[in-house]
Amino acid sequence: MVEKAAYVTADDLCQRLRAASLRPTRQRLVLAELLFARGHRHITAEALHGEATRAGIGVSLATVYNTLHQFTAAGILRQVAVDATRTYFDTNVDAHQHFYVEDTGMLIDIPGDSIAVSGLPHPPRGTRIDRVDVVVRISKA
Amino acid sequence: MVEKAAYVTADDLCQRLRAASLRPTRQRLVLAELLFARGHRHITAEALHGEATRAGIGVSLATVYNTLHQFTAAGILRQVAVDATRTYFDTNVDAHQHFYVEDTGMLIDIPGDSIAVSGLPHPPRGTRIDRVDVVVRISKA
DNA sequence: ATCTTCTTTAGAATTGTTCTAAACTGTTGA
DNA sequence: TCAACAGTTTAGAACAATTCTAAAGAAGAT
Repeated sequence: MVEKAAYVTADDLCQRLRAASLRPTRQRLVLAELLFARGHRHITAEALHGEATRAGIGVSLATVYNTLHQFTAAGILRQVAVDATRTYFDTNVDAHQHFYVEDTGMLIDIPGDSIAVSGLPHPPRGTRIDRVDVVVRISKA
Repeated sequence: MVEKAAYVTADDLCQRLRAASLRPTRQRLVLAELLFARGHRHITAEALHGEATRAGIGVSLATVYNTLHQFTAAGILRQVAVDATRTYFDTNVDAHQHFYVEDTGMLIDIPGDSIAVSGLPHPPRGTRIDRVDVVVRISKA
């Protein structure tokens, strides 16, 4: 496995990990590969664990959670809150928004440059805006 | 308890329940009172259960959950997803958005008429937009 | 090699929420 | 008024997702 990583090489991944002062361990590399090697994705911890396991790679669920959080802290992953029951991690950390298909629980990207939010009031005194999240909830017509 | 319900009388609440074909039971009236008698609020199931209990009124946690969901289905309450760890219920069901204070977990309303989202792409074929949620994440400056 | 520090992991623990089945209450109609 | 049914409540078990624990296992520096 791990060949055909079109845009992201194993070296790239190592670099990214080191940049975040995370040792490039077997587990982290495997997970990074699954996450970043082939375009952007929205995935849950359980699902990623499933993929790794199915790929015949032993990674514990705890490690998947650890890794996802470390990647998030490092800014190479982002958490998306749309539904109380599951937490999605998004490999696209650029400004963009989402459609959320309520029937299936699927997320679809909305490019950041197509959407604009205007008329935001000032945030309360002593706070600053970290991010503006837009979730467009859709369902079968 | 239950006096001083400035804007919402017990009768009002009964009406609202009946309108949703929910029997006006003691428990539902108590919870409705806590939720609606004094302006809008954002609250979690656990917190509401705590309030009821502290007020000396016996309501089980299961009933609180049941009631919150029934009220949501009836359209007199709305669920807000901002954080994977807790589910907030909002007594304001009109179009509006939220600031989410990440440090404290508190929600602050943004009036619906101040904010506007433009540039939304068409939703995928066969789906329709249910709602557009905007969450402005803020934290201590 | 050795040591130190960082990682991983199995499994237990926690948290928030839902389910279950039995007891209870509101409503309706005789 | 009261029986009878359908709708409600509840304690506690069950669940799902996530976090914690502490012990064993790798990485990196010397």
